[in-house]
Amino acid sequence: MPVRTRPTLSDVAREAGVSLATASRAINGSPTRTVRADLRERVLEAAARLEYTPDANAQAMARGQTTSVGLVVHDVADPYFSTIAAGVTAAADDVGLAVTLAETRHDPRREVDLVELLHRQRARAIVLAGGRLGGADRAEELTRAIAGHRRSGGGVALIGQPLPEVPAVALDNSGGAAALARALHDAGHRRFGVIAGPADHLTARHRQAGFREALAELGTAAAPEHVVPSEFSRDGGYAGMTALLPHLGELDVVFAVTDLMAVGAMAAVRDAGLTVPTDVGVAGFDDIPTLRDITPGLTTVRVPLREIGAQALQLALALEQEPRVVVVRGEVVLRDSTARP
Amino acid sequence: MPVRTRPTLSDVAREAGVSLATASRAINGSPTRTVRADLRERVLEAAARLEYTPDANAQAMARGQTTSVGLVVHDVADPYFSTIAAGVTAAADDVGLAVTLAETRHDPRREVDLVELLHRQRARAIVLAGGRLGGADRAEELTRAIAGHRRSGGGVALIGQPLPEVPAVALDNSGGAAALARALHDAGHRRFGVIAGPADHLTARHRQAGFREALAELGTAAAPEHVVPSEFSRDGGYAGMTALLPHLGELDVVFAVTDLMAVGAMAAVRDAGLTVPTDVGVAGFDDIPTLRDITPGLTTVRVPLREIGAQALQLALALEQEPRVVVVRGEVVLRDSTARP
DNA sequence: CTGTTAGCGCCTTCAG
DNA sequence: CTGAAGGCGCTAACAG
Repeated sequence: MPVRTRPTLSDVAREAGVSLATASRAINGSPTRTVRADLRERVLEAAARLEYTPDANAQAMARGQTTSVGLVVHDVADPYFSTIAAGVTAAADDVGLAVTLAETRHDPRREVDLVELLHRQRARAIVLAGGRLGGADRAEELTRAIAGHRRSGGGVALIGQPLPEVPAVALDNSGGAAALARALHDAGHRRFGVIAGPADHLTARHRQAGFREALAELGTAAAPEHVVPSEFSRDGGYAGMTALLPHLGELDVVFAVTDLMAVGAMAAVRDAGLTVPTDVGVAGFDDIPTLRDITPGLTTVRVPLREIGAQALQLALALEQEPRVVVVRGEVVLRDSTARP
Repeated sequence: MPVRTRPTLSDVAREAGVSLATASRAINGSPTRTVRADLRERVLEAAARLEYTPDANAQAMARGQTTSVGLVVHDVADPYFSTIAAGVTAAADDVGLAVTLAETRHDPRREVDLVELLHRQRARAIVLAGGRLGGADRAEELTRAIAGHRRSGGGVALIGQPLPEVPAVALDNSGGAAALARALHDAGHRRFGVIAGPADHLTARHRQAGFREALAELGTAAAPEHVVPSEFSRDGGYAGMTALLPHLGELDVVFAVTDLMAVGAMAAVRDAGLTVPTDVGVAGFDDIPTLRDITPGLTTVRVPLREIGAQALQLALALEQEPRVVVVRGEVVLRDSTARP
């Protein structure tokens, strides 16, 4: 099939026997002007006959405004991010905007690049999900990129760790982890291990720090050898638990800083021929919907990821507002994975 | 902070004391022309000083080609789709394209609308994941929308069920389900139930049909009362298994047409105070990565979703090619959920 | 190698 | 209520 050249609005206008301006007003109803019914009819028919479709790019250019928003995540395949993405997409759809999805693949440099890419596309707003990685350099570059986008009228919102002066939906990671620690303590557990995630990952850091500080206040601090770093993934959880296996006799519960890691940790326990929670309890963080049916049920901190995504988009679009930070608190969910033997 | 007006390429040109064209060539290197080093240097410096960023929309318009592709899924929060999305995004990124994500929310009408939306945005290619729903009307509308996009030079590829004349990565749903049936038969199971999904859902239909046909060939057809329709979700699986509970004594294994449904089905078994696989075996389809660690391990048909997403994008971008259909076969994975008691 | 000049497709004042 | 004309920011012939 030959690539026919697309019909343009002038083609439609000519076909309908009206001017370009009238055709434009008929098809995309101007805010102020109105078109006589019969003319509008003619235009619409002509457009249908020609199979005309407006060019969103040209419209964006003429109007000086696009109809899309950007979403930056580390990895869509991770249920944490895909749930957030669902929230952002739904909220965007509600206001007639399309979502451009970009993945950092856990590379902080790409995060900056993607913000710039999205800025180039003149996204109306950019939502950055996913914990900031990298050191101060990256944070500064990111701040600059964000500032550039905002200065020229684009909105931005962060999910997770806030950054100075930028609207954000912040998870109370340390508070949630602390609440989890207290709940486990209330349930009678006393000896804790932690699979802590990467040292340079802020979310991981806040979660493990909040957990350990709460323990300290309760007078049952986790021993240093019971706190192991790991990758921020299922496999990281598996490896972390494997490292803790020799100490299992000294532990009641191991806290992995994400559900995905906790699942990996549970697999490691099973592969060692042991049982959760009989030999050791396991707790996670996030309450990923897809994982709510695993057995034993995973004790965790529920985070309303979908709502967070939706709210972040709204924050990002509220251009006039002052930078605003909404803090979302998680809710401890005790399940069988930490039942006392 | 005031919304400063964005610097344009002419601002940069003026600042650098060169012509618009030179600035353009210096910044976005023209394929044919080249710019003297010192001039290019001046331009780049001016651009940096002004914090100039090219406007992707304007470039798209001038070049007559955008740098984005569209992806249509039912629901990104569903791990099936998020894994596909990861594949599409990675492949797009490799060739420097951005992905616009659109969700049908399981509404076939929206599917058509989204194709049109993406066409309006002049997406270089559109990947449609997710089984076609709805009847012949919708299929026809969709075919028309797709044809419109292709006629004007855009690529399209489907994932799942093919449509006549459209490139596709087709899952061999019925073949995979048949292989599963044979594998379960080989393992000694004889009495099967099926949680079949929605009647109008093609993927679900092919999977259950393939499964049942293979059983028939093996001489052990599933009784009609052991085949229950359901929603295409975790809750659908739960409800389906609940409906089968009264018949559990007559069944060795229940096949749910997706892993997510299988997980719901397993939860229903547990909630009834029974055990998988002792009281009944459960099998799914997809081999969702996030669910690979559940216990008992879920017997399923592995589908390389990520690769499928990547390949679909490549098919969609290969505009010159003949309509081509790639069939991907699943691989049966037997795990403990169907271990014989 | 550089500059000038048309558009790309559409919206939007501004006249009529 | 309609039409003509300018411009959005950039690229790509076309001259110089």
